Amino acid sequence: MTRRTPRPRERGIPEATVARLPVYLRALQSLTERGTPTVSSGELASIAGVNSAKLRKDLSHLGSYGTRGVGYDVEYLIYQISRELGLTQDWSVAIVGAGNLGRALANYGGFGTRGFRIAALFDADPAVVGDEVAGLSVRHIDTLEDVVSVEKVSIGVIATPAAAAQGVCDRFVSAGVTSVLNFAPVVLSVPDGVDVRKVDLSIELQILAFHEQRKADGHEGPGWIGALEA
Amino acid sequence: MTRRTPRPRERGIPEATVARLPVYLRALQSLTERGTPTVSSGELASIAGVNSAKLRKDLSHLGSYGTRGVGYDVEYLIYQISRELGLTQDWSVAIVGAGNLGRALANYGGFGTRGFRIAALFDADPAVVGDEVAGLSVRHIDTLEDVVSVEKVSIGVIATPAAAAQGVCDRFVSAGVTSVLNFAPVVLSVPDGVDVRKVDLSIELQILAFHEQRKADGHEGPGWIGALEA
DNA sequence: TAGATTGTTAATCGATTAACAATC
DNA sequence: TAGATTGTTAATCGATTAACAATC
Repeated sequence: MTRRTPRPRERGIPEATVARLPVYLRALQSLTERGTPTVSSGELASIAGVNSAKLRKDLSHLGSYGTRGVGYDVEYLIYQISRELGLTQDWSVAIVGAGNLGRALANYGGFGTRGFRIAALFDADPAVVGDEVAGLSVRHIDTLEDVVSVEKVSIGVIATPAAAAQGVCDRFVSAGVTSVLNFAPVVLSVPDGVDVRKVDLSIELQILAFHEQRKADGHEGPGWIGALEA
Repeated sequence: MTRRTPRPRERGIPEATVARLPVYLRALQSLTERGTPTVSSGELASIAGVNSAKLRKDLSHLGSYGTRGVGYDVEYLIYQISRELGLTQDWSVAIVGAGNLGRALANYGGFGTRGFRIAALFDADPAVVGDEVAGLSVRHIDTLEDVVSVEKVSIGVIATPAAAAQGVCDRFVSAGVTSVLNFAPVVLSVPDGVDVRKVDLSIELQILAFHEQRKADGHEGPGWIGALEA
């Protein structure tokens, strides 16, 4: 016998939708700045750079927050998306690596109107420890565990050279951090239950190079997929 | 009567595959450093952090470069993937914005064993123009068009504040650049035929926050769907 | 009421994966 | 030959999109 429970109101938003919610949020914030009180799915989709059917489908996963014939109330939708993303609370972020990249990240002030607080910036180099960056004093990496615990850090950002990244990640994880954002060019291995996201300059460039090459090739075959046989 | 041509050897590699090729390439390069001559799909997949069926499927889009019962020749596969990605030629890259981020990018030396050359670094601030960064002298943004043309820049990187990004993008595009990597938190609008990729710290943090919140919630519903890409 | 726009359905498309025949 | 591993098939799953009934 297969179980056939009646499906408990399908929670769980598709990953692809989660990844777009921040984009919608940013678009909505720009509308607030312009003082726009209400927006249709078509307008919002166009600002966010997506198809309007997709936008409506995405929002429908959160609930029914629009008004037929009218559109969406900008402030209200900002609130609902923020809540869904968990931005109505503050998350403590720690950055390891106080090189140019770490400093750039620490100085990246406006995290889409808050939700995040840079609690600490670490480095292994004694010559850098103590530097003032974005109002923080760079701490020595040896204090990572203490700081994570005291500051209740829940997101760790790795901005170190590749060779150091896995070690830093392990320390984050054993200190209890369960979300990691990795800028180092390595695949991190982490236990189940820890989320890792990766940002990699060289991968992005290589993907662009692939398409650039295709453009130069003179488009043999279904080069730009879709262009033809439409 | 429907046409029934025999299908001309299906060119066109799926986007999802293209995005993973750089990851395989990096894994293979680490194997070369260790002097490993041959690798199976299972081993390579594990290093790259993907499923081995997916890896074999991805590679099958490039051709048939493995040996049954043996595996893949590391050097040969590096060459084939590099060729497919267009890394057997050199691409000129220009970066706009010589703040911490721009400097971090310019200093990011090893682009997965080359394929890219940082041809120029621009800034609008006269106080910064002339600074030496990664062996380059920072140029004034007004010279962008000239430099793009002389240096044959094909990839433009935007590391400016949000407000400046669209303007810089427009200048890149009208100077003939058809691939843009954008680090500014805005949706760029570009004509057809121009590829834009976007890297956005605050979006990455927001996605992590969403999952972090779910963990804290006590896992109602299908909480952490497959942790991440793995 | 007439016009506009949402929320949802259903079709389609693309991506993932297990399984296995081919073959080294 | 026996063992190993690829390349491919086919099933499944998830994401996109057009279309439209519901409804403001």
